[in-house]
Amino acid sequence: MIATPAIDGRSMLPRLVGFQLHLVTLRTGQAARAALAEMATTPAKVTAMVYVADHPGCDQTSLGRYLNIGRSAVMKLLNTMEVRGHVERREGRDLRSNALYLTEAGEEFLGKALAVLERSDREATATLTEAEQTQLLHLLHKLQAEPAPSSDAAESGARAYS
Amino acid sequence: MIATPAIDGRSMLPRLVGFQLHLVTLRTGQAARAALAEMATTPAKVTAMVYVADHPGCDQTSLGRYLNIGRSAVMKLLNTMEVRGHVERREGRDLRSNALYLTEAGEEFLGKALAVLERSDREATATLTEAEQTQLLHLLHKLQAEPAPSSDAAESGARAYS
DNA sequence: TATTGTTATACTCTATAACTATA
DNA sequence: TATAGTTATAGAGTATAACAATA
Repeated sequence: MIATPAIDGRSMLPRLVGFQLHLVTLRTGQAARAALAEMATTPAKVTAMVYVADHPGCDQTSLGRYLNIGRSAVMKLLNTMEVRGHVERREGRDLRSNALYLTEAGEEFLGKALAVLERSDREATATLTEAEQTQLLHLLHKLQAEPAPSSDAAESGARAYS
Repeated sequence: MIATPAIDGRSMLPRLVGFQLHLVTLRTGQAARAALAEMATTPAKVTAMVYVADHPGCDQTSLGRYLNIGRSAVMKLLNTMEVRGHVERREGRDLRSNALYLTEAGEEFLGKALAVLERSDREATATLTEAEQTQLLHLLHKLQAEPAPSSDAAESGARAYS
């Protein structure tokens, strides 16, 4: 345990990992959003496509859980992407659930989007050395390694940082 | 330069710092938002209060720039916080600009909010050792160290990640 | 002319609640 | 009863475009 300074606001703030993540993401997110705007897409849509690509045949509920949004919010997202021909809803394991797949056009689109993000990312991380970037990625991956012990986070009034 | 794998989507994704930041913030942000909900506030409001606390007498435009939102969006935010008695608009350096200050109640409220965030943060970073947390904070601070070379990001269609 | 704050309006995203059909 | 998807509605947050006052 590190001796934490008095909680008078200012002094303890720089120690809050979540808050610093918030601040950094405010910048990188803005840059990424601007970069993706030329493709008429958003980070959320790209995130969804990546998840579907990594989990072919997944259902909408699990996608929503991944994106931290409810089932109904998934609908609009998927409807848009389906109209664009980027994702397909096929028959799922049940007669009630859908199985999600990226179309060929979706795969191609995702590739381009990631290339755009890669350029944006290079600028955003320009202040870090190659080693530091690797280090940061390692820590971020490790931070994601927890399965969250309990409760139903999704659809219980949860929204992402803003 | 590290040899980057083919851009086929899946394989290069884990290398994108911005994307991993996005994913991590999706989780920590949700936790923080849930924790702050009991105080009827949001990460954005806390961020604003922290900025005002750190920059007493700042104007609304600079606050908006910090939060990555336009002037009009700052209005609603400040109006709410002013009604709650957490922030004050006093006479600024100009007759047109306002000088923002945290009230005493605002200071107290911010202290409580940060205490709540600190608890939430401890859970979110439980998978990291103390040393790793310090390391991560260092990297995040360094990532913020760039002043952004050009252009007017704010009020040009910018929104934070979602 | 440019800037600061302001207001009104529209759009995007999401939650909530209800409904259908499966299980 | 519980779950997956769906739909309609409402709310939060933000952008856009205007305007007034000041620089």
